[in-house]
Amino acid sequence: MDHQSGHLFFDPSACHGNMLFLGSGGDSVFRGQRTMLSMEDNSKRRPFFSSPGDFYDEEYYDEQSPEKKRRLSAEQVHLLEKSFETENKLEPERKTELAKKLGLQPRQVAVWFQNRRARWKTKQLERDYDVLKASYDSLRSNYDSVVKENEKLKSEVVSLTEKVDTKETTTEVVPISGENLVPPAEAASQSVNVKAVEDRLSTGSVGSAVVDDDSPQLVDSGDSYFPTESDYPGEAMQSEEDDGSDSGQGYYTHVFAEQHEEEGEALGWWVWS
DNA sequence: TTGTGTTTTATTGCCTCC
DNA sequence: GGAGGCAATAAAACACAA
Repeated sequence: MDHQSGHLFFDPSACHGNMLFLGSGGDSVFRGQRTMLSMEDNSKRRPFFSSPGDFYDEEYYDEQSPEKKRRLSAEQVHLLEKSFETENKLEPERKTELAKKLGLQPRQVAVWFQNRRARWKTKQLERDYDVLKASYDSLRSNYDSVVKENEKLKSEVVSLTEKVDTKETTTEVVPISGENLVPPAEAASQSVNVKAVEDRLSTGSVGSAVVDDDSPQLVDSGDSYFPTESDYPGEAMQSEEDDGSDSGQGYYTHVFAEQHEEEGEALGWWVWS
């Protein structure tokens, strides 16, 4: 008889106090014990009762220190796992049935399920954390890109503004008052020149005197650095209140998707399992 | 062999539901 | 109020490096 399967789930010596192992001879605990003898052979592990008779084996009994926990056998765990996969909650009938089948106390089965649910929850939290972290990392990287782009655009604005200023200062502006008042006809002519520059600036027309052909074109004169809806026809500009239940295709995603596509990256937006 | 960290089994106390 | 669930915790069993 193989006593080396290493898992004993019942310790008769522990039947005292408020411990719930067994109060009596341990009827159901021993049921099915013989079917659990084909566990892995692990000589490092200690023997367990192979039959109810062993329970009364004083020689063995004396070796056991009181209140020792016993691990469930691999077969018991396997069955419990299978049962857990089916349903992670335990109705009373199922608990009794499983307990009988495994030769355990119903309480032990209940405790096992309790602990198993706790382990599952922990794992689930870990998974959720990983998903959230991936999502955060992606957002963070996108945010950094936007900040960079923002800085770049700002410096462009500064450089263009400087160009405009240079143009304006080279244009002779007529003083409104002073000794050197110009004749009305001449003043009108100068005023037209200035206005023409302003007009070109405001319309952003091609061939502007300010914007060189080979310079980056500032297309939009609005306040925002971001395009309007017309820039991406047919795409909704998403607000922050969106619940994320759609594909999340706002401007940011559009831009970032393009950006990441160029970099050969796959965007993992809100990939919930 | 031993020290240490992890896993598993079990208890306790509190909470919710019927 | 009893049953069952969960969180926190204890403690035994186990794994593993030094």
